[in-house]
Amino acid sequence: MAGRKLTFDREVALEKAMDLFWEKGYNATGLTELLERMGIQRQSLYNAFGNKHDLFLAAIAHYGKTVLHQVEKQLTGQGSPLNNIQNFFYRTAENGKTIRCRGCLVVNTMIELSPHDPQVAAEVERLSRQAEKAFEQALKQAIAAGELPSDFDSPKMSRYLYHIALGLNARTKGTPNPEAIKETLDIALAVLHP
Amino acid sequence: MAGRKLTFDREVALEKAMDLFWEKGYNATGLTELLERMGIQRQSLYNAFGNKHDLFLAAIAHYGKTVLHQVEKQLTGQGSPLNNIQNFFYRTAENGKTIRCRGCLVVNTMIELSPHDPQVAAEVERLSRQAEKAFEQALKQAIAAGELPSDFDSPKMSRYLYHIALGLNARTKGTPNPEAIKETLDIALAVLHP
DNA sequence: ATTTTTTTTGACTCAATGGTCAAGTTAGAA
DNA sequence: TTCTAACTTGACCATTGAGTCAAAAAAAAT
Repeated sequence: MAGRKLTFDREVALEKAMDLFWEKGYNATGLTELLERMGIQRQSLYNAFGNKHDLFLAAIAHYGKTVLHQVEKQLTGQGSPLNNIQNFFYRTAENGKTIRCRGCLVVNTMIELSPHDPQVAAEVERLSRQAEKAFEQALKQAIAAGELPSDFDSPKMSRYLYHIALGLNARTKGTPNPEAIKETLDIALAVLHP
Repeated sequence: MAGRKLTFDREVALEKAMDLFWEKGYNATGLTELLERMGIQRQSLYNAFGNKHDLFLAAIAHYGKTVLHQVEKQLTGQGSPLNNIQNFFYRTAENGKTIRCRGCLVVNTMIELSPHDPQVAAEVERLSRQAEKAFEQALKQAIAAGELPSDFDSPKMSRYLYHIALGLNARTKGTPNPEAIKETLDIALAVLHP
């Protein structure tokens, strides 16, 4: 019951790690680069986070608590639920303009690690459900607001929207062409105007 | 000018390399593992393919000439064009049942390397266009066959189908749940019954 | 102020990485 | 048959990978 306090902010360091993993993926990110970016010493990392793999697990969990949580708020916040959903998609498409678009950490990880890493796969699964739920919540709000018919199948449709979001994030990493993507979204989101 | 002939079949070796990259991605695949799988010696690889990066470039090009070409034939071959398109999607969804689903090498690469590797990005872009074109071809055939109205916008719709395919491949790697995916495809492909 | 617990620091380990070298072998051409 | 360009072999190299160790430093708690 004593001891020194951490000189660095654990959350801040974790966020930096998340950013780097987000940019480069798990395998392409080296310890040295990670330490540099996090601004901490080697042993500090191992004390605070275990090892690289555990750190990654913490990083994607952090992604859920911050980035995905922000998306949830965006989707289920003030204003027209339907507009919120559409804005989310069109705004994400705009992100493609950014140099070095990072896409979505969950999607990136799903593809890089899920098939070979059960632990990561489980967390990715959790986060995916979280995203789906956010869509479902928004759809339910839209029904409640009378923007969608009361027999609108929101669970099924939330999985559909999630599917569209996956494709969107892949596309913004590959060939970020906001114009073409917008056209596609127009088609994909037509289901929201039944 | 004389010299010995290659004792191994270059195409076969390349195919093996492609398979491994497809399963594990670029960064997670080591030279040693690659050589083992290809059944050739280290220097032979460097003679025949240059280096790891060049080999990868060759591997994804090979993917275009074999796997994607097969898909093209599937899409634009005998039978109802519309059925061909739908079958492609539903069959891909079924692949999720396979243990260790590899998804699509182009999608995997797009996400792992495109943002940081212009050479790879260019090839991925080429292959993506190739896939889009295949969809467009099939849609045109469907129009010609009277299965779609003559004012159906096939270029735009081919990009949309490509988008759906991206999401599909991501999903089969993450949470391969063919049932849920089929439901999503029902929604996504409703545009083919205008 | 002393003890105790923790963090920090930087040197260190060791396996694996991609890539190279030079000697040995093979086969097409003269 | 000889020459020689090309392929094969296995040893080799430098670098980097993740992860460890032990000593030094710092701050709570007694």
